Amino acid sequence: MIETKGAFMPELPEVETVCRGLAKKLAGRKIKSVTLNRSGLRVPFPPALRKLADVKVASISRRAKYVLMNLSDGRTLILHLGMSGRLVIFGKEDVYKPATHDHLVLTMDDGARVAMNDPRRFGLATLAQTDALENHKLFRALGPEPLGKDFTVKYLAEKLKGKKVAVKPAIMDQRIVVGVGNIYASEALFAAGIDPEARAGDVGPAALKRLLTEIKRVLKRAIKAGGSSLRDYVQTDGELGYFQHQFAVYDREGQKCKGCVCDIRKTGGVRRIAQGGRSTFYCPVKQAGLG
DNA sequence: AGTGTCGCCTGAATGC
DNA sequence: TGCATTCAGGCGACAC
Repeated sequence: MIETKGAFMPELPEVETVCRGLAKKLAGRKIKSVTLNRSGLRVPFPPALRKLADVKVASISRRAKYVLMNLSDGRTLILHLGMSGRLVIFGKEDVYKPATHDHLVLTMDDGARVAMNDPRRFGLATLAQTDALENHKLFRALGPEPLGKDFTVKYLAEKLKGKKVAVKPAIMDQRIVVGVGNIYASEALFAAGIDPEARAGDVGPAALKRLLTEIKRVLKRAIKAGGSSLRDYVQTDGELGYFQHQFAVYDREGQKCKGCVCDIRKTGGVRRIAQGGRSTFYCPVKQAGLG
């Protein structure tokens, strides 16, 4: 069984890790049936989802924080985990025990199951034609992948030019770049030494270059660690791999920023502010300006 | 169009 | 102990 930890905020690295787990277990297998335990999540389940049966999972991919199960009939099952969503994979040897908030369950032809569990129900599951995904309502306005070759300093500079909005909400804007959520936005700005409240348009080229580098770096590092809060139970021999990324500033109000040169006795530690209703964590010394 | 705020939703943590 | 309140945030809706 592969599952994710309780306090789980699926950002891009976590979704990437989930996709890799799914690919390993499901690619080439056939979905035998779909069980829906409610009428929908953030959006209603389409009627076609209930009828999904006897179709092969051709491949698994990811766009932004969406899990894409590309099916052999030309359609894609689109899953989004929202705030609290998890995909729990039960291998063919496992016994599936229905859990509270299992809203959608895929049963595979070999008996394996995938349960989508989402207490807060901010997630989403829907179907679309694979070849029309780019123009799908969910995808057409999305910016480039942060780890892709289109996410360059030149691109970012053009996108942020003249913007009055603070740089932190700007890099969390899906239209500018996808997959940078609240955790990694704070972490990348800290690593780049940029004040999260600086106007996006005021961040100079050198600082932007560092910001871009650090966005890529923190995401890659988290993917390498298997997602910041994913645990992988290999049920046969009980081997447990448990990854817990240590954040430098996120959720560390009043504590020492990890790896920072500042003096906590003078700063009082990591500072926390609200931007657009979301918590931002930063170092008042390292991130005193535009870098 | 750009920008800012709100609400969806439940469970964990906290307050009295 | 137990009930009420607060907080967490991805993302769409909405107002200005």
